[in-house]
Amino acid sequence: MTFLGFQRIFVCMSDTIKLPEKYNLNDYQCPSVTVDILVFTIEASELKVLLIKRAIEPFKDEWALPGGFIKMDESLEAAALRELVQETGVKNVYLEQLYTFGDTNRDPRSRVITVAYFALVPSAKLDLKASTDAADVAWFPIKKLPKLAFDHKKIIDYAMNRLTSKIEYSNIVYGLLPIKFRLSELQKVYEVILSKKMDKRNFRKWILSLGLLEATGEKDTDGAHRPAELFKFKKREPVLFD
Amino acid sequence: MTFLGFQRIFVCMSDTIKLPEKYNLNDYQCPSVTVDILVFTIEASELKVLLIKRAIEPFKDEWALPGGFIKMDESLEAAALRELVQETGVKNVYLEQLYTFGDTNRDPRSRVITVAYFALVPSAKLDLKASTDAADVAWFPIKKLPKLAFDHKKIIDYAMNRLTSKIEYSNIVYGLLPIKFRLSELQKVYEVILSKKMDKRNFRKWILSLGLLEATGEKDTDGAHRPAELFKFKKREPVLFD
DNA sequence: TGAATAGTGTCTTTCAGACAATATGCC
DNA sequence: GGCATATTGTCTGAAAGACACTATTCA
Repeated sequence: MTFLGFQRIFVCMSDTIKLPEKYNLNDYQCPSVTVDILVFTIEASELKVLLIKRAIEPFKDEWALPGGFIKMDESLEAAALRELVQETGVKNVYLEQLYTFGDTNRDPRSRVITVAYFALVPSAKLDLKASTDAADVAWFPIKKLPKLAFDHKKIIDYAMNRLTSKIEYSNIVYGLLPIKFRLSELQKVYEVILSKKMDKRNFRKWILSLGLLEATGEKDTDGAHRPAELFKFKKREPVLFD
Repeated sequence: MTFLGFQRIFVCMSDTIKLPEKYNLNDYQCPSVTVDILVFTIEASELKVLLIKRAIEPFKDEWALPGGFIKMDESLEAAALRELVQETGVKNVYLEQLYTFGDTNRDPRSRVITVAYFALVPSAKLDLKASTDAADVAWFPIKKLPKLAFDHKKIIDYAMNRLTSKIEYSNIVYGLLPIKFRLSELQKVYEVILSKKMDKRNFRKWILSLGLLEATGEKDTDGAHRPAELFKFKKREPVLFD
């Protein structure tokens, strides 16, 4: 049996632990660990994900999820947040660990384990150009994805499963909306993510019965029609129900 | 912006990529990656988890989840399965990735990221003595846990959340039962995991309406009372519903 | 006054939960 | 016949789903 830590003195490099004399790099390789991040937003009635075009081999010129190596002194979540800020400049967004992908051959060069996170950002916060030095960063509709590098298609599929199920028993859609919003906007978010039309009356009955929203009293006028009341989430932090 | 892979040649050790001349271990450390596994079973009407007593520092003589380092040529799931077989000798059990814990200080010696998996094993399959060379391996009722090493208490709490919610919308309890079982046994599993008594008629109505079970036609006689019909899951693989 | 979106209520069906009596086999 | 567990159905309340008309503002 392998006790946790039993092999560690031989395998892991630590400041406080002496390596054996005959230490050899090839004998005691450890995998690289990256964080990949799926940034979702809703724009023009479509769910979109942020991709970057790779500048180097492998998969040069193909699109991939943004990501990078974790640093030794930052937590996984901190690494994900760092990537997120680098790519989008946004803070205070919904961020959740998705899954860890660790097949041995998922990177053709070496063993790379990636911890995938997904983030939900309101479309208003988008300002890619200002926050990144990369030319080839773009939003892709989830239904019109290009060919993707590595196993990133699989990761996106996994994220879509999580997202579509989780909006039905949590308030995480707050991450895709501004502070104040019309109920019709909220409904649109559900419709886009679930790819189905919903009945307005039933939707409003349902969402209001959850008690997560409160009316602000403000009205939003944006055209030649009756203005809508603006609502907001009581809590902009994860709440599960059901 | 950091492209995925951009730093890799400097950080990761690969057979095919040359390291820079001035390579220095401390500059380019990478974290260790372990797999920890939570093995759950139900025995004597209690939900129990398998723990091992640590033989070395840190946390010497404290209880911990079984786990170990991943090998460079095995997937995460393969590593979890390897640990599972080492500890319990069982195969063909339900196994699911739980979460990846990567706080910088979770191991006092060095940076260790752990990918936690949980397994569900039927109590009949238990045969610890025969399959392990460690004296200090034991099942602990989830409600009477000892002090735990590292952040393993947090990991167990996380697993309990997953387990209690997931049995309500999936068939994963098949992992805790033998092939054929009485409905009263199945109900007991739910009651133990959810820590609540259920109504027999409502439970049977619910579980049968899911269409996941089929009657085997066999009866099980185990005492001075009416024998029970034995049921089995149509599929012993994960099925989600709702 | 026409166009465009906001806002609202009823009916039906389905599902969850409370609740108790009979059936069968073994001793 | 006594004991222990197995098996079965009804009623009620809550929630989900189908469905259509009126309200308000601006051009």
